[in-house]
Amino acid sequence: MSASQRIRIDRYDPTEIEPRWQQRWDELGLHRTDLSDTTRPRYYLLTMYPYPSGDIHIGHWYIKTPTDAIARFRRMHGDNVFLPIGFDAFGLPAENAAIKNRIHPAQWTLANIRNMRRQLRTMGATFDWDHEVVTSDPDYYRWNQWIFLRFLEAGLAYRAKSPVDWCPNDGTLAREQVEGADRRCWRCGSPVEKRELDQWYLRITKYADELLDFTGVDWPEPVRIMQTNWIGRSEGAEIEFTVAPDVHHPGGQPIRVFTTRPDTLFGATFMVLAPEHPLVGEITSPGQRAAVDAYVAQAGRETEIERLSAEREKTGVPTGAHAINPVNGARIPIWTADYVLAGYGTGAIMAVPAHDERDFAFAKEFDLPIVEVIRPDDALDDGRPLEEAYVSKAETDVLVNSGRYNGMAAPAAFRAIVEWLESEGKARFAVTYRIRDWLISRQRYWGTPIPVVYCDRDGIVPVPDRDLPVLLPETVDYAGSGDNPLRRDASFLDVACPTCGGPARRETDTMDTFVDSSWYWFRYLSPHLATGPVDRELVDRWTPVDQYTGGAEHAVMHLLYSRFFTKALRDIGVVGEGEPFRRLFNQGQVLGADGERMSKSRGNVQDPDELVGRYGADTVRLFLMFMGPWDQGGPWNPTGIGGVHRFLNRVWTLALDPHGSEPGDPDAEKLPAGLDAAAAEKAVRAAAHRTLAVVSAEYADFRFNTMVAHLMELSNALMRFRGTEIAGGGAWDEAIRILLLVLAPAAPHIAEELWSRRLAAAGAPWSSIHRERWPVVDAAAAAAVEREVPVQVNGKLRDKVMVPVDLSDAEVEAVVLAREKVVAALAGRSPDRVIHAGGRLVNIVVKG
RNA sequence: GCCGGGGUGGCGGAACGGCAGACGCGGCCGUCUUAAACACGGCCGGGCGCAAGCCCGUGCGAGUUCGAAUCUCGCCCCCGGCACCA
Repeated sequence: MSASQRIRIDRYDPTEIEPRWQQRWDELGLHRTDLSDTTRPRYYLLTMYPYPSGDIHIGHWYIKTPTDAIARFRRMHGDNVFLPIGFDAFGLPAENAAIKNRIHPAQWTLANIRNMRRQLRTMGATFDWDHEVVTSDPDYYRWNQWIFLRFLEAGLAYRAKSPVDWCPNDGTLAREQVEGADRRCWRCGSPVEKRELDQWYLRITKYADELLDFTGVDWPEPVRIMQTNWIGRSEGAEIEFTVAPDVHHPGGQPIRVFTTRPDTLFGATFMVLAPEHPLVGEITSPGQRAAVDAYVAQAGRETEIERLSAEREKTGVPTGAHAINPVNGARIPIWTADYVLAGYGTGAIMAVPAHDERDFAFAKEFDLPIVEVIRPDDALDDGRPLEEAYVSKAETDVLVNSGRYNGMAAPAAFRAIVEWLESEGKARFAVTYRIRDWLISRQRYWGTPIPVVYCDRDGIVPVPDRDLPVLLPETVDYAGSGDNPLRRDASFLDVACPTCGGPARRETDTMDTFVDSSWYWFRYLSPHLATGPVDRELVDRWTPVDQYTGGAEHAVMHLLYSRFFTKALRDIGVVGEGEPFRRLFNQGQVLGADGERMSKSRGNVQDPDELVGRYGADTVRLFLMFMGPWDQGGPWNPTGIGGVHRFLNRVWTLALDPHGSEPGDPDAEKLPAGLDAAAAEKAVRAAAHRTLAVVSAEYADFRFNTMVAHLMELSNALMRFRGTEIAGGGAWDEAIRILLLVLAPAAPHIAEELWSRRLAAAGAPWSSIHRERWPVVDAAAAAAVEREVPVQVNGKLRDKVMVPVDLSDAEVEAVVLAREKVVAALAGRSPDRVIHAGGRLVNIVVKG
């Protein structure tokens, strides 16, 4: 009989259900957001837009399907949810494909986008496609150009020459994209070189201090720490040494150094200039000239790889010149060495080997004097030389060998010394940052053209707004090389100067694609607006973004640039607020089965289409949520997916066939031991409402793995009552209703299908489950009548007792102490103390 | 080296001061089936024991606590980021 019952209901067939509902939702406009609706609370839910590499892989699903679950969950709470999607469509892979396959980057990109749109739809996600943004579209990138011009006017964009990391293979700047200890290009893996080039920069350093302030944003601590370290604010002083006169020259040139430890000034026993420092050539003595020139030349020529092969061994040469230490007039030698960086601080340091590890190593290497000037207050001078640098920030440290500052606490000496030198005009308090301005120039075709022209008469001339966008030429000739084809394209290059009308040529550099992603969420609100980059009214109503989700690999660059852009756009009046994303959640990354990052070249990419074809989108969505905590990620292992599929099958069975019993279940049609029908119904309601309570909290906290586990528990509990006299009754029906409603955000298709069948069976008109309100917990139903009390003796579990929930601690204690096992464990001793842990547990403490 | 995250059954993981191992995978046993698959039921951290039960157990070592996977200190290992930033 059971076999015939089992075939009576339809099988769960996701391949039939899922496309049908996806189409229905489209018609219904479930995904469309009325941005002008102010009657409901807004919820701007942003997920990082994908790069159109061609295929959606399981990693995209891992990021995007839980985000869709959040959207559906918020909608069921009455929020007006905006969940847009778009494509980060500029970038190098399109050009590499173009060179390799002789296809236009735009064609390659658009074909990929078409394919990815189709694949994204199979997720059953409620993206608002009407607001799609494609950054390679002139309607988008013209506003990159417009923003650039405003930044130029505001002094936030400028051009400067500087040494930059250059990838000889890609023929492009590799600056932020240099990876690993041996400094290789992240795209092609070849070692990068340094080149001196004219480049466009955005003045992010102007916002360094504001970017350190995270008040008002709810971001993960690790991301805030990473950004803080990246900005790298150091407080200290700039101090002026002077070149000492000697037989070769009169001296007197100032050498400014930055130090975070002016209190160690008396311990400065030499100075070091970066090889690129302008004074190196000037002060070098004739005797050292050859050695210094050779060293400087070598430092400039050597690639980072060669420099690192020397592995931390300090190198350098003396210039032969000396400097005067302003605090004590000491004559100290000036060296040049590559461990001092030209781009940080002033490109010169005072070396205090006793209290800096690098200076210590250098002094040891070249046998330079080491003078101890800081000591813990309780340490005595044992006269022995230091074995390593004493680097301490202890408040109690005191100065020694420092003239009239001897015995002063280090923090006080810090201030006193700088104030003294300041009065002499030789120092000032100063702050230095690790962060550099953002270099946005890229020597590539497939990006936003930087809208300036170069005129022999007028110099650098911004393209007037009326001439925007500066379009990329439609034909592109790579001539089989990695060079920027714009440099050879006369139709693009030659232009009349907007100021004088004379011959001029266009800038051929295009913008870093991080520019595109630094404001795209504003554009989502009005993707087709022709009069400006953003609709200010919508921006004010809908931003900051309520929730941003994306991978942790963007913790610094994308997220920092986006914060910078938002602040800069605020300052030029385009938007109203200074933070882009109120809440941020970083998912982990799904790796290949081999534990490596998924990539086509490694051949470890999991294609979701195949899994969707076999199990359906709901199973894949649910499995990705079930795998583990969302912020954790991990190697892809599909072994457990069958378990999730079985769970959905069970939900199907429970909803459609409550009365059937399974073959092989010896207890079928019998209520579990000790329960009558009323107690069984009570237990079912309790299970449903408790599940509802915990699952609601888990959705809100993005704890999807335990959310799925709790739904499985509910289905297992219901399974025990299937085929019994209460199956299909009122309590059962309520439990199924709750199960379907809370399952709906995560597995939207099956929930919708079962919901519609319930409505049909009840003769009710159809309406979507995704427009239902989230169910309300019935606290009375969820409440238990009995609870289990674990009993410990001296912290070891000895017994468990069922007691009525309303028993007082004293009453529980009486019950517990009478238990046979407890008596045995006490062995005649009387309790010393009895601890009631908030009603959760009893611990009896005895001595002896 | 510095910063961040993490080490729990055969596996993914749960618990994050109070019953370690929820939920799932996998394995074993069973029911159904001519059979297999599906489905359903039971068991599965280790040791001792016929059993009741006892002992051990959350990378290692100490500490705090009535009680520690959880807090503190020291150490080891893995992953990610930064990498001579004065």
